[in-house]
Amino acid sequence: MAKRDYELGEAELAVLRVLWESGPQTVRDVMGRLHDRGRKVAYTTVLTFLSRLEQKGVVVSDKQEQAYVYRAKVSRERVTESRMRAVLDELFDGAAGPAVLHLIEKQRLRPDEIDRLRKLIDDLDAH
Amino acid sequence: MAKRDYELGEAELAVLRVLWESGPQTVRDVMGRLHDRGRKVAYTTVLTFLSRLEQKGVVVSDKQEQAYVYRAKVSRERVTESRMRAVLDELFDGAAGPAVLHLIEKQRLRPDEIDRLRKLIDDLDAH
DNA sequence: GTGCACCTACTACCTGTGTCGTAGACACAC
DNA sequence: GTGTGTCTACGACACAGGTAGTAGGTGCAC
Repeated sequence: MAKRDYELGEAELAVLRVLWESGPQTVRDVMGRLHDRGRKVAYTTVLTFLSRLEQKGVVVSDKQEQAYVYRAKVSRERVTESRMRAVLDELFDGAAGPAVLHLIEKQRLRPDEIDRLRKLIDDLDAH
Repeated sequence: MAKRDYELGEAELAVLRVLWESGPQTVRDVMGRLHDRGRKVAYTTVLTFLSRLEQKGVVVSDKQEQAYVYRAKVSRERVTESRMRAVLDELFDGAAGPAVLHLIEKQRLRPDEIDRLRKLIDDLDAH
C-alpha cells in the first residue's frame, strides 16, 4: 500500500477539486468552474493542468463526442491525507496532536464543529 | 496587521526551523544541524538559503568575530499560522473544523494529546 | 611572508509549476 | 465547399526554489 506522495501544485489541486466537487467534465466546463471561483485562467492553461494531472496519474480522460471528459482518479481523501501529512512533517515533525491544538487555538471553530469534535474524542476514548 | 503570507520553500522552512529551535547561529552551525536531521546540503547551499531568507525579511544577520550569525526574525507561530491557513484554503475552503476532524480521524493522537484536546474544548465551551 | 582554513559574494543550473499562444484537425452551418 | 468555432497537441517562457561551484578576502600558524 505504497503511501504515494501526490506532488501537486496549488493550481493543479484547484483543478482536481473541481473534478471532485462537480464530477467528470470537459476542459471547458472545468474552466467555467474555475472562473466561477475567481480563478481566471485561459482555456489552454486548464488543458495543460489536466494533461499534467493525467500524466501524474491522478485523473483519467476519455473521448466523448467532440471533447475529452476528465475524471478524478484518486480520491479526495487520499490526496488530502497525503497533503496533510506533508504539512505535519514540515511544521510539527509529523505529529498530529500539536497541529490539532494549533488549529483549535488559532482558528475559530463553529459550535456544531465543536460538538462533532467532542463526539469524536469520546469515541476515541471509548476504545 | 497585514497578515502576510510567508512564501517559503520546504528547504527554506527547514533552515528557519533550525534557527527557531537552536537559536541564533552561523552558517556552519546551521549546516551541522541540518546534517544531524538527515539533510545533507553543502555549506554554500545553506548560505544561499540564509541569504534568501534574509531578503525575504524573515531572518536577520549580524557580523560577529569572523562570521555572520543569523537569527530568526519572525516567530514560529506566525509562520505556522500562515502556512496552516494556506493549507486550509487549499483543501478545506479555509474551514478549520473539517481539517481538525480529518486529522483526528486519520492520524493517531497520543492519549496525553487527547487529554489536552478535551481540556481545550471544554474551555471553548466555557466562554 | 606563505600557506591553509574559513568566510562571503556571485553566478549558475535544473526542475517544477503557472500561464499561454499557435497550429493543425474536425465538424456543423450555409 | 468555405467559414467559423471548438478541440487537442506542442512548444514556450518566466519565476521560484533546491543545490552547488568558484573567486576573492582575512586571519592564524609557523
